[in-house]
Amino acid sequence: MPRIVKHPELRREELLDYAQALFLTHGYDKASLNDVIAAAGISKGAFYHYFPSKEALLEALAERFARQALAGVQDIVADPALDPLGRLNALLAKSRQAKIETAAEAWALFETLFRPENLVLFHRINLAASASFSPVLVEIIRQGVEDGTFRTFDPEGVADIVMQFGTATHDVIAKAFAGGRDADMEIAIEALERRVRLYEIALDRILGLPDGSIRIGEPGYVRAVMTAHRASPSPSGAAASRKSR
Amino acid sequence: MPRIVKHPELRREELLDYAQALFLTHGYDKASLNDVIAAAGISKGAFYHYFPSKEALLEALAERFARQALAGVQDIVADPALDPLGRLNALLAKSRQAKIETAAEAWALFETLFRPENLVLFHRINLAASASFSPVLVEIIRQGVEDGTFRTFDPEGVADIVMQFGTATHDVIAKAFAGGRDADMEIAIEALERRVRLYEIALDRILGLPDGSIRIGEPGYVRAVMTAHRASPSPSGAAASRKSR
DNA sequence: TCTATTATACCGACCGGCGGTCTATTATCA
DNA sequence: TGATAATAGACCGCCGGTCGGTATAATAGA
Repeated sequence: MPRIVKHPELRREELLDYAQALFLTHGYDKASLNDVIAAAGISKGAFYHYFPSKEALLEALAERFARQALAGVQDIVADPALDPLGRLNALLAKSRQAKIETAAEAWALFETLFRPENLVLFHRINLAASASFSPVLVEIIRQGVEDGTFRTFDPEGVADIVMQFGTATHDVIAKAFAGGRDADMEIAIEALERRVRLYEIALDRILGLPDGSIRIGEPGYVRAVMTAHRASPSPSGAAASRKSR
Repeated sequence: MPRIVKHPELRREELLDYAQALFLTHGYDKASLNDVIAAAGISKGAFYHYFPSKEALLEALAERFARQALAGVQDIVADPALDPLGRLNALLAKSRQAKIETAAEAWALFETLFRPENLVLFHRINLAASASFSPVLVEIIRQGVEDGTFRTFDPEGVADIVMQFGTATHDVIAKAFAGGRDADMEIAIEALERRVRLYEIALDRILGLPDGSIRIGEPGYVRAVMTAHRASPSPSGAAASRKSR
């Protein structure tokens, strides 16, 4: 095989890209290292030059995800014009907006991310994301408590709950699609909208705010996300399905 | 090797027992099937006579866990003397009590159950347990809503939150010990007690109850659980640590 | 009650493929 | 030109899983 030398950073990113694609389509366990290096067109030796193990590759991937996600909300975090409630709502809105905008693309991601074989991958990403976001949320809540907007004795705990709600929402969405034949779609949408409203009120009350202060989903948000999926061109199901193990 | 025939049900339970021990000590991934069958003293063929795959073994184990857990609260569920709030609190109390009683033993379990290599195992157990408990919780909450004790428009959602809080508490406990040197213990205990109080109030408010209605941890509960661990005889750390892979 | 037969529990050699190691070779650049 | 980073790929031990076969238990026929 001809030897191809690339800039190390490029090669590393490339490896992460191929790994991401394969992990998402086949799952972390089922996608073998050989698959990854075959896709990337490199040798075993080259791979182990960049990562000490398959596990480390997963870790790096999770970190990249988290880094990108955090970068996406940096403007909100830094915006001096926002008060704590505004900042919190802006953060929630941003993640909501991000979901809608990338809906078609994101569905492929979400749908695969919640398949059981992707548990490990998802958990790592979530862990890394939590580690990034938690301090941000804690700080916002703490400021809110200081200036009297929020009332709670445990900002860290509330931050945890916010993130729990976030992943729980994903979970509900995933379940909706997992079992979801077209007919169930309406039911799923309604269940999800109810759930989002519940989380809003729950957060309002946990933070000692009047009901309606926290906005997670604007009207129609859920439907927008859920139907964006169906609207996408749909690559006519007949995707290759090798791999049995 | 001599051929030993046992009653199938006994053999199956035995297999689950050995698998449980090995999965917990080494993790689902790291504990190999060969380890399990060696511990159980049977052949590959015998194993595959009982379970179609290693995965199925995990599934069966999770189901057994969930079944046992559900059986433990059956009396509360069936008690006609309890009103919805009482039943919910009794359920929470039961799980609390169970934790204290089995504290020494449970620590070994919890501590291992939250090690990262046990993610998969834990998630399966949690999934199975949720599937069992969710309907029970939903029914209690629905009754509470009917008789006016609780006020919420989404009993399923609230049930989910209750269970989320449950696993989140475990998570916090696990983290406390994971990083916890003896000195940090006090801090961990306080953090956990604060968290438990937060969850209580959160549930009160989500359910439209006066603060203080829901009781997750009675005073000293957290400390009791956390210190029971240290009090236990502690098998002098030098446990064998084969396995490197 | 003593077989013949069948169903079930069990055995263990074997397989492809896995993650990971190692030595050798080639490109890069001070 | 020599050192070092980057790449190649044969190789290793072990993994989960398969398969043809054997011993035991259960059942039926005489």
